[in-house]
Amino acid sequence: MTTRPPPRPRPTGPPCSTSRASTPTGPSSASSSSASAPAAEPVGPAGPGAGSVARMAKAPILTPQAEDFPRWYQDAVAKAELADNGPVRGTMVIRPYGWAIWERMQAEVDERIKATGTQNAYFPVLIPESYIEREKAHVEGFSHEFWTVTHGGGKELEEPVVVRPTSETVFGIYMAKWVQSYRDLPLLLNQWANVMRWELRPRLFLRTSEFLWQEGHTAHATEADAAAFAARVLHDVYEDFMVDVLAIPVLTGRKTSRERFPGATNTMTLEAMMRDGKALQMGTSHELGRNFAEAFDIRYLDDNGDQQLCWTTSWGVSTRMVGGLIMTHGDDRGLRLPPRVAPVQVVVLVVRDEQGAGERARLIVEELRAAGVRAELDARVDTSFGRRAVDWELKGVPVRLEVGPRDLANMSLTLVRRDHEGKDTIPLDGVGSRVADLLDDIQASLLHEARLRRDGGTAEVTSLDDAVEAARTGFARIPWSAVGDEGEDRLAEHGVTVRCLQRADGGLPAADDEPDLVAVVARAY
RNA sequence: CGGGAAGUGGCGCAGCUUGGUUAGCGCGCAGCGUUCGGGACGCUGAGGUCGCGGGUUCAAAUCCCGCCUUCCCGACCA
Repeated sequence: MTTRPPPRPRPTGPPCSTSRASTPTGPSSASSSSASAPAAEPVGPAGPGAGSVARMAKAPILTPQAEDFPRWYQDAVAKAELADNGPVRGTMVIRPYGWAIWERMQAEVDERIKATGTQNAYFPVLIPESYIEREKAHVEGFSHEFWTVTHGGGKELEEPVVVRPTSETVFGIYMAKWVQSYRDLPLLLNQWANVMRWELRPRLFLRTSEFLWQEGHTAHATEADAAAFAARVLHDVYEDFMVDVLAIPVLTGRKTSRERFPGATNTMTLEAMMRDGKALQMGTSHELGRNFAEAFDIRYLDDNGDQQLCWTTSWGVSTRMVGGLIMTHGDDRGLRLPPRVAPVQVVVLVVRDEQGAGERARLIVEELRAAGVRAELDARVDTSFGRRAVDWELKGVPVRLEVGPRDLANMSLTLVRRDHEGKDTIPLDGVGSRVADLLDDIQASLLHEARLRRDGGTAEVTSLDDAVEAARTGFARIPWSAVGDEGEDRLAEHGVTVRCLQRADGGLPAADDEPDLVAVVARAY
């Protein structure tokens, strides 16, 4: 984490990348491997057991996090087969395993959204430019990120259309049409969609030009109702999902005015700490005041027969969460997925198909599935054991059960959990319930570990200098009164931003100018 | 968008400075055999419009121009 290990000669790829002047084969690689073997990252005095010694002798599968975190991230995404870059800059191909994770996320988030009474709908990807221009702050904030379509059917369009960067404007138009009376409120809508924003520096999942998300749009009769709903989504949908399912501890708070969504009167955020100490905004929920209601004439007749403007909100979480999941839990051996999002919770690996191990493994998979566990069989016995073990570790599958002749002779199984070192031997009987309990345990322990790391990486400070210093490796909490607008400028000079404002107890402020607020500052993705 | 680096079989690279018959290597992949409880080994084999488009030349992976893409650093963002 403290980045800046002495620049090692060439810790990775000794097998081939070392050669430059000499022959690229035998001799040089032999000498270089003997030279770099002792230098191989001291994976930790903690790394016990015989297995890790054997592992260290080989080139690491992924670039170690401590050596180059961004590189590690890319390696992890590639080796776990989550995604590839698309052919157009900033676009992303999500591979089946990555998509399976996203599907799990969608299912969990969607369920929580519906629990608020919100209904799903779908709005078009193309938006007339004139719509977007109706809300002044909104255009100003977004115009530099537009992808604009100027031609259709080979002819220039009379009015260019924008590929949606977000859909407040189209929702606004139709909300105005659908809302007539206070009896129509609140109007609670959501859509799952793709959006496009011009990006200067794309990174898979974290920042791509096209990304997938859910965007909720609601209209309310009163400001209080809108504010309450936006906060409800923040906590009951997003925070609950992130903590409970993703095992990612998040800080919730209010954005400063400069970090606010274009067109919003209040932006609330969920911020998580990645393993390199940087912050990632995992989701947002906005109060839009009457800004969009005015721009799109979203009005209703109240119970006195008077015309009133609505109060609207919008909120979203995106595929970026996949990146957050990787960077929160992943280690040098790959992903570590919390069981509740893991597409595969348990892999049952046939070591060798002898003594009926293959058949036994099939039965275990069936038993697990019957117990409600997402279990997968790995019977590729023509691939070496180590190879397969490494594959599943890269993919972050929480539990691996190994079934081989040796286990069957003892009527037992070998169990390996991904969240920490070591193997256990468990009896063959009662695998289903035992594993189900274990998954809960792993879920809890990943959350616990992430919490400890976040709390340990957060410093309480009182000066901007100390905040900048602390932000080199983690978060800093500093009285908002010690920062202010000029303070934000100073922090920005060091690549540090105010991630959110909180009350001293971590609660959500009702306004920016509440006394005694605390600013959480950090470097961010 | 500014600064830096780089695009050569799926991946990682060499070759380019001093253009010249069949463009190499490691990993991966396929077949066979030996193996098998932590990325196995041997043999055989498949796979390349050298990012794209122009130009120079008898001849271009190699030289020149333009574009695209990726990575790192900054400013913008979920």
